[in-house]
Amino acid sequence: MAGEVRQLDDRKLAVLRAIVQDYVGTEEPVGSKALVERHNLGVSPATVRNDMAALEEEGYIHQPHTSAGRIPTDKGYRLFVDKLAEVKPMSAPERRAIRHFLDGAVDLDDVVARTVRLLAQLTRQVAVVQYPSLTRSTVRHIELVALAPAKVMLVLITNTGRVEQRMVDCPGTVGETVLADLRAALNTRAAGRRLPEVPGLLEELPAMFEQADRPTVSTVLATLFETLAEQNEERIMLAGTANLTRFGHDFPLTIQPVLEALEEQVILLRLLGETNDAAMTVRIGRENAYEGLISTSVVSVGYGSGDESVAKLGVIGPTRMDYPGTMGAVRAVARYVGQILAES
Amino acid sequence: MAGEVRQLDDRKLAVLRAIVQDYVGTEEPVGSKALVERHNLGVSPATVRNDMAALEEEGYIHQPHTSAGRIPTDKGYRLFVDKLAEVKPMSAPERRAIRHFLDGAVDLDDVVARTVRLLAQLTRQVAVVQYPSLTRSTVRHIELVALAPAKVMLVLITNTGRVEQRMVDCPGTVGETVLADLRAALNTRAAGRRLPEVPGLLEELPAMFEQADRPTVSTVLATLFETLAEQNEERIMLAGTANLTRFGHDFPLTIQPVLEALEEQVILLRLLGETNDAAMTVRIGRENAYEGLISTSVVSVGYGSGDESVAKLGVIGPTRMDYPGTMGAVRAVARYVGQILAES
DNA sequence: TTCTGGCACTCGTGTGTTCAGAGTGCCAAG
DNA sequence: CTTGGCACTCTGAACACACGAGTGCCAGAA
Repeated sequence: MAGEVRQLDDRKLAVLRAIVQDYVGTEEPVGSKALVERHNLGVSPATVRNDMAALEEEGYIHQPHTSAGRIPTDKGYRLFVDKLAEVKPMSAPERRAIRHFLDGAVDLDDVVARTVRLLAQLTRQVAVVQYPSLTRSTVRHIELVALAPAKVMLVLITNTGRVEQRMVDCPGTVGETVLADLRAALNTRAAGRRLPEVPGLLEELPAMFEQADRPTVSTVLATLFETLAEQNEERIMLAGTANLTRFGHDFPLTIQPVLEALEEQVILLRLLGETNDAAMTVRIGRENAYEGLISTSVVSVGYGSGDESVAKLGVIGPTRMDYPGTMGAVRAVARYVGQILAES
Repeated sequence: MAGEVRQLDDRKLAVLRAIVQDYVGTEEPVGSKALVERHNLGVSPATVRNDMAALEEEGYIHQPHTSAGRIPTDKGYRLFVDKLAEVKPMSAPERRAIRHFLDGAVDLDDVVARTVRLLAQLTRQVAVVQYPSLTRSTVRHIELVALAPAKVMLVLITNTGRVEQRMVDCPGTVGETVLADLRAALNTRAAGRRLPEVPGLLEELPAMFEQADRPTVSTVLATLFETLAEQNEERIMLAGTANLTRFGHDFPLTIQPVLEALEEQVILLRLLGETNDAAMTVRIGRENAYEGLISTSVVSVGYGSGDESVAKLGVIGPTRMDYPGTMGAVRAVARYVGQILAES
């Protein structure tokens, strides 16, 4: 008896899988007859129809109108991704191509730029790559440059190669020796430390300088802390928006809301922010919080130079997307970017 | 007789102007009757028809099909822009809003980001802003930072606030005093100079150092020259692509080729590169070299911190655009960005 | 029970036709 | 040179209609 039930369920799942695959391929609602023709489920269309009715009853598929085929719902895609799909690994030549393409990068900007283009090409969708985040990275070096008697430039270099600079207007003239002392003190304490730790390590620093220099030291420190804390400076790079036009049919009205969402860095950051660090995250249709993206799916994953993730990257496409292929590409690219970052 | 001819021509021009204005407004081919109704040219539709026939004969307007109204050709828009249109100045509240919006910027990135968003909103089209170019700007400061015994970071700061950094792998260990001497020498010679001049000013620099240090000096100089010369590092920021969808009708097939063109920094740079520094440039339809943009027009102008232009900005939209309004917005924004840059 | 073939029914899509309206070109008269 | 009149053209909307893909249901077979 249990065996019977399982058997039934298995076939329903097979039907759902077949529907998703066909619909992704043909872009048209898929009917019972076409299904039995293309996949060799060993049953008749009538049987499949019964299964389809059950699947529809449970909300996995849906009919645009009577006498049309079925299309998967968000819930259907979700089940497909969770239970029915296997991430499709990249082929050896593809992996070589990825490696080769990323190896040519000369600096961090270039790595990110190449990654995002590669991902867009590979998946033929919209790709998003977040710059390695300041929060997770460590200080490689802090530099102070006197540009004018009371004007100092502060440069922060992280282990991921990211460079942030800020102008500091000091309360008074800054002596070269004070600057040198401060520079040395900063680097001794902060180098190699994670960015969020740094403020704590520099607390008694002003006390080490002469009374007269303390305002300057404090001002510089304040700017440094600001730079460290500035989460909103997180940057994102985008590519492949033109690919959206390939999916005219998939967007109920127009692609406009999607394009609008893609222009809002804040939205993209939040989108990637919802990614689990380790595992790949797939957000399907209405699972996305943002209204403009309810007919898209987002596949994202963290990447990092070592074993832990310093930033995230992903792909945005219509809910009707090739999930196994997209997930494979995203995973592979994330892995290789991680390697590249670790090497540099 | 000559007076007669001029009279005729004036009316034809008026008709063309009216056609352009109406078509831009209504998005539909405009016929003789509607024309006399909306504009008070003191003549009958029949007369206007004759003029239209003449205008069509000369290639300024064009009929989609018999028994349809006329629409301007690229040549017609060209004439309109050159002879018939006056740049529409921004209103006082608009100018205040621009000023206010740009004043909040905290650094160069922010200035560019705000500018491009502002321009996109103001014109409701796609806006492009080029970062102040390295070529035209001057050196404010050059900094050298030892990161490891044989690894030096080179930082170049320009008067426009732009910062470029490069890692330099030196042939051997670099002494701190050599680095200090080199830093001093570089800044003495290069500070305040235009970037392209700099290499010429540093030619005999290696000769001033001890034999042992010359390889290091040369390596650093080589990297510096590379950075200076790297035209292709010119960056561009884009906003308002979602506005393209408002013009579905204006793009023969899809907006895809336009989106593709917009993703190619190289193409955008070339596009802006064709701008005259001083005057505003308008490229209409097929005047654009790039195939993907033949149904768009580009309005661009240089902007700069002083009296001369250090970079360019512009707007891309359908050929059917409000030229006077767009040109007014572009000019106003360019002017204010210039002021902001001059102040900082 | 579960599957299957048959059958009636639904409904979107594509096609053909018609019709009104907008717009034109031309011509003869003012 | 301008104008009113007129015949002509062409698009786009509205409508009818047939086709076909697809469904749901039911009775009978495994």
